Amino acid sequence: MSDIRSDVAAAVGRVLQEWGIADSVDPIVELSARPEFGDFSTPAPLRAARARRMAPMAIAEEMRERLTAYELPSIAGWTISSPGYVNCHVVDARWAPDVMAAALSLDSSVAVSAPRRMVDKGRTLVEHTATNPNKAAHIGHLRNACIGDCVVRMLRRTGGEVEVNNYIDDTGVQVADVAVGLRHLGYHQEPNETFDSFCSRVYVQVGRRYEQEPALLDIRRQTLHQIEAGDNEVARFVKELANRIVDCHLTTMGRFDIRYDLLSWESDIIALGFWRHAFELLRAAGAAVHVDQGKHAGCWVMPTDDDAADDDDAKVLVKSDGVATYTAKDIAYQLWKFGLLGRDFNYRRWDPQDHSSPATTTSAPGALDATLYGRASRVINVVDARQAYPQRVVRRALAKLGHQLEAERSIHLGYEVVALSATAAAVLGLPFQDGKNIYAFSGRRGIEVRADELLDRAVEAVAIKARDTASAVLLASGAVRYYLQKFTLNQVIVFDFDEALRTSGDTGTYLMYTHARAAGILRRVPEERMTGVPALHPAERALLHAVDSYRYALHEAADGLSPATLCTYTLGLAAAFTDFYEHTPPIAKEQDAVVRAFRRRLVACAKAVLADALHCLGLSAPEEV
RNA sequence: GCCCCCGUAGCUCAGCGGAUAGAGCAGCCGCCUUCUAAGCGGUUGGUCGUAGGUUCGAUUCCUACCGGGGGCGCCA
Repeated sequence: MSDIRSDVAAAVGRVLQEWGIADSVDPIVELSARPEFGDFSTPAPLRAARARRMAPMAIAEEMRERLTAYELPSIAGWTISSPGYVNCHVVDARWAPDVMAAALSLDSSVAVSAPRRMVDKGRTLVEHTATNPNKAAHIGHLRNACIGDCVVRMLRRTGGEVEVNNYIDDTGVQVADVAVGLRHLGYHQEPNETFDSFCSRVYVQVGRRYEQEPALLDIRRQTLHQIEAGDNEVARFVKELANRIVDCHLTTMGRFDIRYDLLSWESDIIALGFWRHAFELLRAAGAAVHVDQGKHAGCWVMPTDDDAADDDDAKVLVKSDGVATYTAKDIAYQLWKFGLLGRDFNYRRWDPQDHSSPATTTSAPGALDATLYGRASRVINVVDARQAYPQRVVRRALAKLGHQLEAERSIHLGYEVVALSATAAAVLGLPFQDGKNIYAFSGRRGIEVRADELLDRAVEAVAIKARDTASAVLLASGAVRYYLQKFTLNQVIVFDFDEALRTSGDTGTYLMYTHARAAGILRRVPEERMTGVPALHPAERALLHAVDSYRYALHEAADGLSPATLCTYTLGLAAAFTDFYEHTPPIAKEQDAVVRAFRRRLVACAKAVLADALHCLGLSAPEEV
């Protein structure tokens, strides 16, 4: 398909070629910053200033003359503007039909492609969520899952092969704590309490009991040992507990349309000897060494890269009691992800009755083909920024084992935490602290906003105007997702109920409403077979540009693993559509058949692209609200 | 002490070397017998933390400092 923006870039490249500076200057073509400048602009003359030792405006003028001489059929004219841009105006009758045809041919089964964008070959494995299976998921876990899921959707939409893992740490102290509470302290689930929020409550109470009755810590220790040993009543109890909580988590995330290909269990990593095997590899490579003295005496550690004699900064892999650390198991798991461990899990369907349920690892022989999982060429771990150090250790372990390429392709997609605003803290009953405007959540102390609870409140917030309950749930889920995805990853989200539940402005609700509005127009105005392009209203031109930009925006967001980038684009698209809607007369009333058909088609384009973008964001695209 | 992130309008945030720094919220003034007002128009509001440096050009890159958050476990 012809693509005017690419044609312009090629023409600019040709000029640079003629000047002999094509190697040093990119033929970048971007949307003009303002409509007055034109449709597309290139800053190439600015970049060429050094190489050609000329004033940018003089270069721009020379480039304009050459470009004009090429007589591109789709370009109506070239201008220059300070400080050194060359701009073009497109021939609407050629450009608009191209843009619209591309938008209307969007097909969910065909990847969205963009010029000069290469998609990763091979499988990308994304790990996200990884909520401890001992309590209800809270808003911090939800941010993780939303980021991960959106990245997965964007990678898939741009043609990537992606496997989604959710890591279940079912052998750690957190599960043990709840097991201690349930088995020894006689807590009971309230009639209207879900199992996971019951466990959240127990977790908090057990934490308090530890402080009052240190003897309980012995019970925890015994519990942990029995979990580690496996094949005993305690281990089975914990496994069942974790299973039930995982079901709750899958249900919670399912409400946000977040799903997984594989649940990978830490207990299976232990049971199947993944760590033992990884440990052998690390020792053979000198990446795990035994320490005889100093603060790490009796441990196996991974030395730092600088060979200091007393290496106190080394990372402990095996504690002096012989138990592997979390990071150690993570190394084994990372090796498995790349297919470098030489071992496989066994796999079966999580819910054998439900074919759409994710697969799960199992230590017992499973029914699913092992080659379907792992064996990735790139691994993205969605883990909050506080864990940057252990993530670096995992990457370094791969490098030390000689897997330099895989180390480079081990990506820690870090993001900052969700914290509480002063007003949200007050709502949760935290005491006010003078001069403090950010308060930390604490699941341990019960200071948290549960994901389900937030969604319930969001449903209430939209219910007044929503058509029915089902519609309200879709809107609420999308609203919450958008709120958690619109912040850039390295921005702490200072959570605020009013801000999260707002339904106007820069919100998911507005985006979904805009889609429904476009759908409403299409229902009212019959489709016509006319293809003329009338003189464009500025709002129509702006909307066409927004529609045309989708493929670039999606690829930029996918390449940058940045949900926020796609959020910003989508808001701009919705705003452009609304602007068009508000500033052009109703289509149904339009007398001119060409104008009527054109505008209806433009609405269809905007709706198609909006739906596509919403899908990548994990928001629904409702026909009506 | 070392490392990472943040500091842009009253508030919450976009802006990954270029044109007059943009949104949303809050405030003020308007617009629902016209395709969905969860919307729109207008308006108020900025020495882009501070000081240097690199560059034709810096909110953007570098250095130092100031302020805020986080990390540097034989926790996970």
